[in-house]
Amino acid sequence: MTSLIDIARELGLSKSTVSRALRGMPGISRATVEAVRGVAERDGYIPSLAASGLTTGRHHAIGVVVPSLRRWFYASVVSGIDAALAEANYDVVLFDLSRGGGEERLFHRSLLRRRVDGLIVLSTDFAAEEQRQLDEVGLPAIGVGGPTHGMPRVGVDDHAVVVTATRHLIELGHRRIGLVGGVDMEGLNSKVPEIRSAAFVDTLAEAGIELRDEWMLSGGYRFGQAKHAIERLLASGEELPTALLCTSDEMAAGVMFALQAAGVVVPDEVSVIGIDGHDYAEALGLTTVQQEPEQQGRDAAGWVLAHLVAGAGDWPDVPSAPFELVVRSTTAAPPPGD
Amino acid sequence: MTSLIDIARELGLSKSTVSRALRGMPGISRATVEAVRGVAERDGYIPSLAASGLTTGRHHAIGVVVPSLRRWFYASVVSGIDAALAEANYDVVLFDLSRGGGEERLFHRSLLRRRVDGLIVLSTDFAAEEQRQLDEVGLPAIGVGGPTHGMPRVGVDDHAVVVTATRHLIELGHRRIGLVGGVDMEGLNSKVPEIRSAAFVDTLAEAGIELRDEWMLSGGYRFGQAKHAIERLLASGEELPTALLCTSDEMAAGVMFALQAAGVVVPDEVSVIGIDGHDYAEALGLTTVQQEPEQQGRDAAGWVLAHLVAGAGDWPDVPSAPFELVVRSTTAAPPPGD
DNA sequence: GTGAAAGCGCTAACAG
DNA sequence: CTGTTAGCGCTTTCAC
Repeated sequence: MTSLIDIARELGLSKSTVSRALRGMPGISRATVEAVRGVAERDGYIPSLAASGLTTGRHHAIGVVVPSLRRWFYASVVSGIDAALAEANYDVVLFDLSRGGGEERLFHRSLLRRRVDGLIVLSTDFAAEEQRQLDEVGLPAIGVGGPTHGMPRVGVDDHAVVVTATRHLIELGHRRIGLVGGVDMEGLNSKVPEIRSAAFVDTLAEAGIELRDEWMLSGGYRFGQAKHAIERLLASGEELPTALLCTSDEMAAGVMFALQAAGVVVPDEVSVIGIDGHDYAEALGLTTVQQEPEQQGRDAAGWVLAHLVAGAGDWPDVPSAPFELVVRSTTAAPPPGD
Repeated sequence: MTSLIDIARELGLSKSTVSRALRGMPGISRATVEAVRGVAERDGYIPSLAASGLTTGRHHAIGVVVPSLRRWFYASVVSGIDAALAEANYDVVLFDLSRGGGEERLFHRSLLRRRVDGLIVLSTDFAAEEQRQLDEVGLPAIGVGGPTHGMPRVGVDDHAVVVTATRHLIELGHRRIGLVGGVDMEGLNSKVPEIRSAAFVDTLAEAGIELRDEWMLSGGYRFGQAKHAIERLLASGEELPTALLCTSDEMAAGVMFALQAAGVVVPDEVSVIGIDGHDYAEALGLTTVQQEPEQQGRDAAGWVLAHLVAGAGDWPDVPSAPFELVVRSTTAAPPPGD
């Protein structure tokens, strides 16, 4: 394991010179720089992050807290984070909350042990005590996705997203609109499901459209649960709505599957709109309100990095997260007479 | 930022005593242990991983290399890894290869910088040069999923898995069997797709069943591509097979969607079987050969951890990864006359 | 341009 | 049971 001192000795230099040469600092002659680099290369020198971290306090890693990696949205965000950090030679240290133990555990792990220089938190609200500890260590922290109490956040305005989706249906002429929403059990403390549901209710009310209890379906943010919810509705013999707003594309896929199986034609008999911009949406020709989780991850990573170079005082601007209605072939005007 | 020495001073002890007390080492009086713990707690003492890593050479982190987090399989494995490591107070440092740059980048990041004590590699074969570097640093490394050249591996026998699936169809009486396979563009250097396709071909040959070119479909391991493949087959006017083996459940879902949309009844007209045991399989009533990626992740993590405590010499046994045919409602005997 | 020295915070012999 | 002494490998003043 070659270290600085090995190189220094071999070249008859001092550690400091070698260190400077390797890091491209000014004030070292061209010749020595090349010599040092040469030997370092030849001997396969690899600097120790632990050692430099110990002296500089910078560990070149960012902690990423995620409710569940198995969710498309979170996986995409993490992917974006990793991509952005890789460019800056930073690593991501992952904390998956989806297993038992949850947050409690989190703080016994290295989150607070000066392993990471910053924190990105996906859709997770910490308890007050945890917040306090976090503040104490003074790590720059930012949230992505659902609102995170007490920190800046990159994420779409979920209310606006749902309003956009709902209005699209209303503008097409629908007045009998159902919701496939519910609570994401793996989403943990995220308030996104509530926000989305509430936005739907508000928008209908605003438009003077009646809300029907039997059309408020719970899909649990899962393909299978959404599918079942529709199957139950179908089996109940209740009247169908002419449009269904699904608060995630994955649920929309389940809904379409169930509808199709029952011979209900989309969009002729019922329109379906999703939210998120999942890969499936395109494959299914699903109308959706699309957001860019990967970009949000990149942006959050960029923010933390910027904060790190700017120093603790300067808070860079939090990037905004755009969304967009993408109209495809699952939404249309309601059947005549409705 | 309280450190060992602060506690030591406050209590009139030495750093070593405090260190031992905190780590519960033998040979420290009950009284001091309690005193030390008390102060540590009160002052919010947090040990520095960098410092202890520097002295012990143990960094309490495992690197995880993943082709793409956005794949259900990989995300599940990582989730399992994280869960197992969390219990041992280890962190996972993530390397997502899905973005440009790929492996090259990997080695410039901290993989080789003594940040991690071990490595778990998901379905990724490194180039020879990278292998060499890896060997050089001497990190215990294990693969999960697809075969990884030069390291032990946790993963199902993909050949056997496909044989099982194919035989299931044959035993039901099918002789006109198609494959939805193809290559996973995000799977990188993994050979799993080839192995699965080859196993299918072999098994049919063995059973003396004719292979039909027009039934060898490419689904790219994606829902959408598999769906399109079926749509094309349907549009081509070719005869349909009586059974389709899909080399992933996600593709099977796409296949079922397309079949259903065209009014082809599963399993009455055509049987569909998947592979993997994705959540969707259950929701769709899909017959599949199920494996447990999360458990595989846990097992791989356990192996690395065991290796770490056992010391470099001892190679713990590599756990085997079971799989199981789960028969649900998408497979049945072929229609009479076939 | 380059070197010497101090120190980051901890652990690990070795003494007592 | 506890203290002393060395480092681990690097960065960073401060000198020269």
